[in-house]
Amino acid sequence: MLDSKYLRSELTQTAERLATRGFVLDVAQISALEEQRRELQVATQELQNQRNSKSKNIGQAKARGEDIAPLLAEVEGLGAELDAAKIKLDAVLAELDQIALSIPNLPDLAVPVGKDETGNLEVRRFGDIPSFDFEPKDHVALGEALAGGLDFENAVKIAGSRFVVMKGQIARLHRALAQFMLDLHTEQHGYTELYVPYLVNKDSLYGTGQLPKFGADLFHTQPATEEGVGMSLIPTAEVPVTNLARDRIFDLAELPQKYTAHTPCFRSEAGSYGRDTRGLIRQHQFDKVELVQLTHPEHSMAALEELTGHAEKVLQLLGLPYRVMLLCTGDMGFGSSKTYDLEVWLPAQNTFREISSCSNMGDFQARRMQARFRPEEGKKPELLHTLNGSGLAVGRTLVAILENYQQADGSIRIPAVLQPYMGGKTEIRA
RNA sequence: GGAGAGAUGGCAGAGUGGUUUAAUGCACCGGUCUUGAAAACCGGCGAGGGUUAAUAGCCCUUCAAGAGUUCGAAUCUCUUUCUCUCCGCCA
Repeated sequence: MLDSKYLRSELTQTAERLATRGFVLDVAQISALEEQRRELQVATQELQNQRNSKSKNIGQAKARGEDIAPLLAEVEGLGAELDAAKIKLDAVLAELDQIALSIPNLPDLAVPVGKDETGNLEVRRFGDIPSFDFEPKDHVALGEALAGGLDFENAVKIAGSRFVVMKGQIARLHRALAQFMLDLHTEQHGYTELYVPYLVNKDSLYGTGQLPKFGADLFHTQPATEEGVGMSLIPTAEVPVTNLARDRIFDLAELPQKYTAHTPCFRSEAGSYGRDTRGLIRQHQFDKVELVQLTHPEHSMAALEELTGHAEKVLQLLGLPYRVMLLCTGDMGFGSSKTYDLEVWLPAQNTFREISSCSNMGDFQARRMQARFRPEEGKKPELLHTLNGSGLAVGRTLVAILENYQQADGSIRIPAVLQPYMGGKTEIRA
């Protein structure tokens, strides 16, 4: 959510910046509503003021034992007038609120302007793309061959498409990856590990920006009506972890807060039918190790570089080739002001695929959540900045390991850093 | 799931329809005093919003949340959420 005062005073400029990400801001509608809002709010508050002072007079007159009948006559009709004013004001406020919640974040001025993913900028690359003296298989073929380690057929029977059953050494490798990532971030990068709810309430989803616009991307325990009191399965640990800061005021010394959590993520993948239907790339349920930082506003951009580096470190230690993309205005997520995507090399597809997305949300989520810090004892609290990134998506990392570390006979070498988590084994074979 | 109790400012804790503009204490901030500190004393001290050039004034909202009664609600009524105690069930 953008600052309403800023939105009001810099309406044209805001519309221009939002246009770079393909969002059309209805300037005329907002100005008209703002004008109504101002008039109605002033009028309503004036009526409230009258009611308060007159009621107080009645109380004092009564205490003195005076006749209050004339005073009561004075306030007659005031209540009805006030109710009417309130109803009008509430309607306008609700409309403005709905608009405000639907406006995406302003892109940072350093973000390249572009229409879609073709406008993204490659920032750097790491690692050499492996060459094979045989035709590399994709992870589905490799996983199914390894004693049915990746079992999509049974997943369909149990749940449906876009689910998987993992078995044996593949299941263990999947677990090893998550453990390795958590240990790295907690022991080397200074994050505190969290275990969080996988079902969250509506307030949390509004806080991080999934609602009101993206309810269709989530699984809900009740129909996704706005008034529904049901819970929703988390699409990312960003939701429960970032919402720890909701309605909180941190001391300056408490910042930055750095959290990591390994959770399953659930996405309905609405609108993606037909895309990535094969394999683990796009699932309804997948595991992710998430990184979240709550920072002072002045430090959030530096924190984004740092957090992205923490995610990169995972790929580096696993020896997986990747590139870092700076997303353009048109390809960024709803709440982000600046985003880096990490894309890992997948030999079977002969291309880079997204494996992590690291974003500085600025004060966008903090304003929705009222997540604040006190810059100085006795001073007013200010909004903090929130950041999050995948460190990494576990399923896609598994895909990358299988494909990049495959050998001619279909066996998989295990990267050295994972071997302690795999009982000392150096490779997986059927 | 059943029975009961409860939810007030950073914390503790008064307040059961109108001098409550939420008492008091602790914590915190400023000042006086002091070589300095402590103590004592004096003053200040929640959050959100509107108006405004204003971080000045003035005003509105806020005592878990929502709805209601009333000229007036922390206080009365209803609903919801959460917490605690006991019982049941359970990993």
